[in-house]
Amino acid sequence: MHRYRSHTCGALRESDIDQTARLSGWVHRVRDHGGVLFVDLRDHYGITQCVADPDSPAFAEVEKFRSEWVVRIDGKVRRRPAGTDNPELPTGLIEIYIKEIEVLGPAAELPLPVFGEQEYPEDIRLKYRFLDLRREKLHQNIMTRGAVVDSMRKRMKEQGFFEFQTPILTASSPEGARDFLVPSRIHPGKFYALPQAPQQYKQLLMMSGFDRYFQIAPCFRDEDPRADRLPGEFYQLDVEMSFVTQDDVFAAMEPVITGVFEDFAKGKPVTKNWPRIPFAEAVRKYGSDKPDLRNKIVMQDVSEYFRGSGFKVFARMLEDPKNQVWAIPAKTGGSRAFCDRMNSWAQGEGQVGLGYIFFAQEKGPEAGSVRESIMEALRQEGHPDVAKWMELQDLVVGKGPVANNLGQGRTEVMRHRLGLEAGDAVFFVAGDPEKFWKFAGLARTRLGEELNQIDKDRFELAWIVDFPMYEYDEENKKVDFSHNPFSMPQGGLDALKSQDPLTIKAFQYDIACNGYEIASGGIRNHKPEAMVKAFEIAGYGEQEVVDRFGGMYRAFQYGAPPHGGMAAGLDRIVMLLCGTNNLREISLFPMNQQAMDLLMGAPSEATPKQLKELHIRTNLPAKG
RNA sequence: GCGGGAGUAGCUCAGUUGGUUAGAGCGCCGCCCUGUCACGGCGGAGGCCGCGGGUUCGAGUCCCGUCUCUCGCGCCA
Repeated sequence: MHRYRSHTCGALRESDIDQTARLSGWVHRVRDHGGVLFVDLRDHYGITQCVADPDSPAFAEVEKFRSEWVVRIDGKVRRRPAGTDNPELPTGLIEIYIKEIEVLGPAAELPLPVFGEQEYPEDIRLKYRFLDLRREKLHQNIMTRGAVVDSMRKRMKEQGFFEFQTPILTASSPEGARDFLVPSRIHPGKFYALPQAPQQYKQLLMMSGFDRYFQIAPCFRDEDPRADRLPGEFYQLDVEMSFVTQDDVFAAMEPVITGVFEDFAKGKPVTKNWPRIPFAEAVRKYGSDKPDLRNKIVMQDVSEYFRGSGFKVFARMLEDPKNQVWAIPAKTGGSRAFCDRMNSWAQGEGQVGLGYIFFAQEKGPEAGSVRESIMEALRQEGHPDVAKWMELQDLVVGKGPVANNLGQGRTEVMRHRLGLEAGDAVFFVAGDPEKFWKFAGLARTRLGEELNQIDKDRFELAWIVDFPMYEYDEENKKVDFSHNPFSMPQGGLDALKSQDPLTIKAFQYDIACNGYEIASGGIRNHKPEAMVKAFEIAGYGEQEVVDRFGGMYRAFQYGAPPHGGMAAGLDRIVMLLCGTNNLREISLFPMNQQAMDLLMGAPSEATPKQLKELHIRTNLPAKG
């Protein structure tokens, strides 16, 4: 017999009855009935019920068992008595009659019970992460994470990609996020940086002739976290390929990502033919560059109905040609109470408010007063349905201050265009779209949630394409890269030379899934003169490019293949597949929001000897 | 750096207009219980009400400050 176990806690079945078995595991739960005593023994593989009664030689010792002790149990496998099967457990038809036990590792009183589904404070969970990880949900999520990585590797290799390892200690890259720095002992005053991503290395691999690269790559960024952004470090499925166009990258990656999602979607539908939505369209329809396409609400520009209208606030705004009014249709949102609640929400978000119209049915005679104005507006529009509408006894009437000032005619034409009916509402966001689209997107999401317009049981994937190459940096009053500075501008060098930089699009794309950006990539700019020009527009001279990206710049001089790729956020994908919205639920040992590892005690102070070797003296901020 | 929320027993939470001895469930300890699987019953221990000031005859409760956790903004090419 093996020192610790003959079977795991999930292995025994009816066919093992009458055999002697030895199990080791954690005491999950004890049910002491005085004369008979049940111990649920748990390990990674499952749970097995073990029983002792006063005839068992180990009875007295088993009575001392407490939660989470690690014990070895010897005994005979037997059929459970009729009527006491547990169909919830794979081992639920059998139990072990305990003959002998050994305590392998007793446990102190638990700060965080393993049994049960209760929620616990984040800091305790992180400090006692090893207990938290024993709990079923988290344990399962971590296993799913590993399986997702396996699925990615398998699918990438099937597509002819090869996995490479790139350095962790590298050079600081000047653009983008804040780097983690590692002081050099050998070179006083100099620092390595941890890679924010293997971006330059993977491009160098293409210039080294390797053709199809991938890596499950650790990435490090010293930025403040969010629920969907881990502090410090995270993982990407990093991909790069040579001699490809954007379509080739899409064709290679779509089946990989769709396949991975399908493997773990538990039957939920996954988008098969991904839509390709230009950035500008995503902004206009969804108010987001990572739209949640499960949300059926699509926004529309309704400026024409407000221009020169009696609703003076918007009409005056529209005198400036850059301003617009967007409508967010809200099916079933047609009550004053709901609209007022949305309006307060908007004010809570720092907006002046959220204009709205809600639609109600008016009976024939009462509707008479507004009928004529509606008919007149419909005639002017040349609306084909006008004759039919005129026969209607009842009318759908817009309610609320916006409708009152806009007039029922304009309101009715707009309602028809938006496909809304009595009981629905429409909300308005007005101003410069550049400034309001993010808020409009928030409102769309909020409305979708409040009105149950989001089908939670599916994964909606899409490419977001044609990102702008540059954007205007208000803070520094200059043109800057909006995404990856290494992306190829659409139109190449010619576009850089001739076009207004802010109108140039890049071969730069994201993958959006259910409102999250899960991947980002681009076709790279492999031509040194175009790279120099691209940086020049953003205000960096050639010498600066050479200084900052020396290795890449050099490589471009010696035969650079056209290439491109992408990087998918492993953590976020696993998060979506595990049905959670917090990355700490799918990471083994995450840091808290202050970027501290409460289990290991990182970061910690260095000893004076360590600092001396690194030629470093700390200069701490004064307290208070 | 800035805002929102939270902080009461080991854990999850309740705690009335400011009022006497701060409660419940789970967990822990003890006793009882031979078929439970969220076992059950009886009893018990366990509280700097985050911390520090203030108002008040009296503060878990009101005010100010501060710390911690969390969500968001900034940030994240």
